[in-house]
Amino acid sequence: MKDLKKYLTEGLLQFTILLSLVGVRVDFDFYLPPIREIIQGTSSAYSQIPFHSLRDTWEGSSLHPKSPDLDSFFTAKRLLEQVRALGGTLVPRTEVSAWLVHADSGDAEEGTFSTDQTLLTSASNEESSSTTDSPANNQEGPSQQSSRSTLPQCHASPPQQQHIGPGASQTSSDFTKEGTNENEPNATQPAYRIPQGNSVGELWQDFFSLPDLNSTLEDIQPVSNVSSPRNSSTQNADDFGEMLSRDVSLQEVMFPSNLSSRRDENLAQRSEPFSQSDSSTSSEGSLNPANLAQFIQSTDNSTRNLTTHDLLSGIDDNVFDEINLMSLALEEGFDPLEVSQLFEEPDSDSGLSLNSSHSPTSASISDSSSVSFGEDEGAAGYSSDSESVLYGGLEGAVGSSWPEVNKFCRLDYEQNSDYCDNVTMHNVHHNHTYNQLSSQLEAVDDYHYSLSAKQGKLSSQCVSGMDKNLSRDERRAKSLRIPFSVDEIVSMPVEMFNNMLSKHCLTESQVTVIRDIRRRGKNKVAAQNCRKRKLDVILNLDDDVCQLKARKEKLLKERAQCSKSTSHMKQKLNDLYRDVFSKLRDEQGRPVNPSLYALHCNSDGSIMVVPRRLFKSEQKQDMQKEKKK
DNA sequence: TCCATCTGTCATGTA
DNA sequence: TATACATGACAGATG
Repeated sequence: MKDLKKYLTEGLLQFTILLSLVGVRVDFDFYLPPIREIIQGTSSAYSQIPFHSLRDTWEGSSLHPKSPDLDSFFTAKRLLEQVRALGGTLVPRTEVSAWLVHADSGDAEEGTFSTDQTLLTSASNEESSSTTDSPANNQEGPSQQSSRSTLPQCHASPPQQQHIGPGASQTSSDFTKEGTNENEPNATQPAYRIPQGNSVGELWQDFFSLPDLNSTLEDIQPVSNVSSPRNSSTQNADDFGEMLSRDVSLQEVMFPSNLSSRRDENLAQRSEPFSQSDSSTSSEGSLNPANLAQFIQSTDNSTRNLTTHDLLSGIDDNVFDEINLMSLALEEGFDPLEVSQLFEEPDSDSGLSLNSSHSPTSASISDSSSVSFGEDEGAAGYSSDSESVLYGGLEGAVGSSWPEVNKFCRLDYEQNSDYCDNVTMHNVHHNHTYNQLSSQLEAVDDYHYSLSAKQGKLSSQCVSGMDKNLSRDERRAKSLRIPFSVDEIVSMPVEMFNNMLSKHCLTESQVTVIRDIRRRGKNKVAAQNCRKRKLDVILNLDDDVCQLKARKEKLLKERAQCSKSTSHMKQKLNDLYRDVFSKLRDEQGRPVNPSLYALHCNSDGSIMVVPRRLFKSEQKQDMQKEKKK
């Protein structure tokens, strides 16, 4: 059974892509029921809707999604190839888009847009949840084989129109009736094959009462946010229901601004064929082979009612762009904002070009700034659309805006959270609240608003002084519309700086100016630091001089004190010497002449009176000995 | 007007 | 080799 669903989902997906590539529209609503059940797991095993009981009362319920009758379904599916042969087969593209929306929702949790994976995952979920399912599980063997044998034919065999049988409008009748139900907003809903015995409102109520539906809605929400600004989780059910019931196209999802108008167009486009089919169909609309063939026939007939112009009008060039974008999303991840920006500014080559045109939104806000401040585009001239994304549509103060820059800046900031804060602050500063509408200011996040207030001083300076207060580099940056502030350019790490230069399609002059700004800014800071260090050195040397002078004064005082003490000691020694000789007497009792004799202190402390003559000779010998040494 | 100082910038060297 | 940094020298601005 798993393989069967795998073939089913893969086949349908590939077939959808193929048909889209050739510009053929396919009404997948006719094939959505099993797919949706696979995606959302609303099989009888998953859903709490009394599916089994309804099978007996609902026409067409004979074909359970797990029924071996699916073999016939695949046989009929092969007939889908004929749609391609019909060429003009067209059903509202919104149906296909709605299916893609569901696929996205199922995969939103994984953050990828691999529709194949989504379908397969959902199929596996259903597989796991269908262990207690109907007896169809016991019969999956034959149908599985048949599906395997049938699907390759779907891809390989050419369309055979003769397989299309009459009475194809039966299921379309169901479709139309359900689509026109007042409890059901539009025609996407009928793909669920709501039994006639129950009102649509009750069924939807039961559907939303499913406990597992909550998780599904959680997964869907990111997608719904794209198409609707509402974010409240309490509205998940409403959003989901609206998503299912609303006529949502892929392009509408990508371009919410066009949603209402495009939806109206699609509704008007679809109402015509369905109303026609309604008059000629019965209430029986099950997925048995005959009815499926009738489906195709009905689809073919209904779409043939449209003129070629009508058909091709919906399959404009954007279809291929959408397909490319879808494939891009499947491969590299998907950012609706980026895609929308790519579409909003198809003529913006770099986003930084002097002659680059801007989106109407940006232009309008730029106009507002120009009205307020004349020619000045903003204080610093570095504002980019990064603010418009980060702050919910608030445009920068600068008159020019660069969505491309915005796109890349946002990625950069996401990659580097630390620097992001810094840059964000700069961006808030250069966002210049004076250039924002009051209503926009009210919508600003408190955090960013506080940061903006912190930059108020600089902003006010920019407001008052405008270009006169700008430095040369700032003026250069502004003149070349460089979407970065001088501070950002200078303080940005070299790695991020190089990434910035590489990610943006900057002109050579812009790169040159940016590098000059960075070099001069670095050197300016270096010069400031150098002078500061030099001044510190000078101040330190002054301190050293003062300290050395003080020490010199102190040493002079100490030397004077020592000299004074030495003189005092000499004086006392002379007095003592004279006193000693005055009391000395020779052998005859006569006073000793101090000029002929001298006092000599021995090493043992004894004192001897030695004739000066001998004393001098001993002193000479000692002097000679010391000299010899 | 001259002069001292500040500041930015360039050129060059170093790590 | 590229980059950051340090520093001398120069020029313009300023008080």
